[in-house]
Amino acid sequence: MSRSERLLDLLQVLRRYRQPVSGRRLAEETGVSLRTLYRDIASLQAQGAHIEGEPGLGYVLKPGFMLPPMMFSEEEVEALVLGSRWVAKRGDNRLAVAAADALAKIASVLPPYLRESLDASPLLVGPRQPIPEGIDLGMLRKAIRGERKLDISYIDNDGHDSRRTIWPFALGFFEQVRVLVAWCELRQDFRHFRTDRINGALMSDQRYPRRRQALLKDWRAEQNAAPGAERG
Amino acid sequence: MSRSERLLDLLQVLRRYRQPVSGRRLAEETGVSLRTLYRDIASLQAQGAHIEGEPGLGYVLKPGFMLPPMMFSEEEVEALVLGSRWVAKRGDNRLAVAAADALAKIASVLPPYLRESLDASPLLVGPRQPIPEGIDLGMLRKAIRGERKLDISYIDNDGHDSRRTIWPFALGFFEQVRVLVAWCELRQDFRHFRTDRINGALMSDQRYPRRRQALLKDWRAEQNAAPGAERG
DNA sequence: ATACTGCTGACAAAAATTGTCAGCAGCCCG
DNA sequence: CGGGCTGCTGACAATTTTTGTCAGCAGTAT
Repeated sequence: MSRSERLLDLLQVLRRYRQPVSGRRLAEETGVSLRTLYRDIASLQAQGAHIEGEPGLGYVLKPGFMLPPMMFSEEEVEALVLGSRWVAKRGDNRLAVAAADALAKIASVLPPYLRESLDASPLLVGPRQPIPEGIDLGMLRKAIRGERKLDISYIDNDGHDSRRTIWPFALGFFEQVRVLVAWCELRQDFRHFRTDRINGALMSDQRYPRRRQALLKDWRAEQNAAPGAERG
Repeated sequence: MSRSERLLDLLQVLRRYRQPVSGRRLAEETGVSLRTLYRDIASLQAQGAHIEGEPGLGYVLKPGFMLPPMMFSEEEVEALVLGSRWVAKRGDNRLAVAAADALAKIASVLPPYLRESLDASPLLVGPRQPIPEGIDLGMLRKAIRGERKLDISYIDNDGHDSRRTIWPFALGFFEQVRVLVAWCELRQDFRHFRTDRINGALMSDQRYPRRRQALLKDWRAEQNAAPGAERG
């Protein structure tokens, strides 16, 4: 196995563990001596991987992802850039910043002629009215990732305020509004919550009992079976 | 210079040339023997680069782009995927396919936990009504890239058909309609053409006299100065 | 204090990369 | 047709890089 292959392999191994792993173990898994492993880690760090090592604990790959070298066609790059621009303009603050960052990273390595071609595909987003948000979407995404229960106060269509505990598992982007998709403990059913109507939210330490994936699957099945309107 | 650095360097050199380059020349530019260059080319090809070599001519890097290894944060990956999904649903056929392909490439190298997290951020595009297109957008993009004049027949707001020669330099994406931005020889001014109203188009071999970039800059300046409505 | 851990330097063995030389095949032009 | 380009592959020795072993220093947890 060549050196570069082994480095990618090491990344994969690091990703598998979510907790700190000792260098010794990593060395065994990649089939290499401990000394060489230290050198490999240094190589990856030099290439930009966010690997942290602490004495007495081990190595952790900070959340994120390193893309291996990949080939994209001209149109695929265009699609990526166009999409990122849309997110940069239409996403909530955090995601918009992330999209802009990703865009900058990609643009910095594009050859001039391709960069030109991208400047010629502007995303003309119509009205640039800021979309009001009742709540920080970053926090909602965090709750989704961690599969945490959420206590929210929500204003429904009729203007009534209600408090409920929900199991959030998806965040949707319609044209103008963003919708949090969750299981509602109050109604014992799936509900969609417009994020601009969520007044406040508190993330619980408690993990909800079902897997996010399973919830998503059920919700999708229900969507396809009986596409109904948004209910309170 | 390490081997991997040299390979990236070789890609850059190949990109600079738009015409076939001989291996000998590439070897000189990367400071390596001809034999090693052949080996380097083989390495790049093995990594997925679309490099073609023809006896008697030289090497050409097929249009497209190879991304070097890059680190993205979790939210940056989310932004990329969300954007690609939007393009996959809202773009015209060709671009939609390209977005789906790019998405598949990225997904194939994502670690499982990140892939899950992405499944939890579905893009819920509202009405999935197919947007009617009068003309193949791929062809329009090709004309833009090549800075070619375009003869089109266009139906304006009042339903009147007109033929004109335009210099297309940008393609815009509003919410529901796509707009070709071009210099109109008939009006001697910038005009926007809804793509669903373009009945037919013929790409000319003739290159238009101004640079696309310059047109874009002027158009933007005009946009900012006097944001007016679409005119025929 | 002990046993973990990360991290760095030195040096010889092992492995990969590289250059040189050689030869074969396809394309273009006179 | 031949000659001059080009891409491409094999073999082999020289060179460079990578690797393993040994050693030592520093930080953390128990």
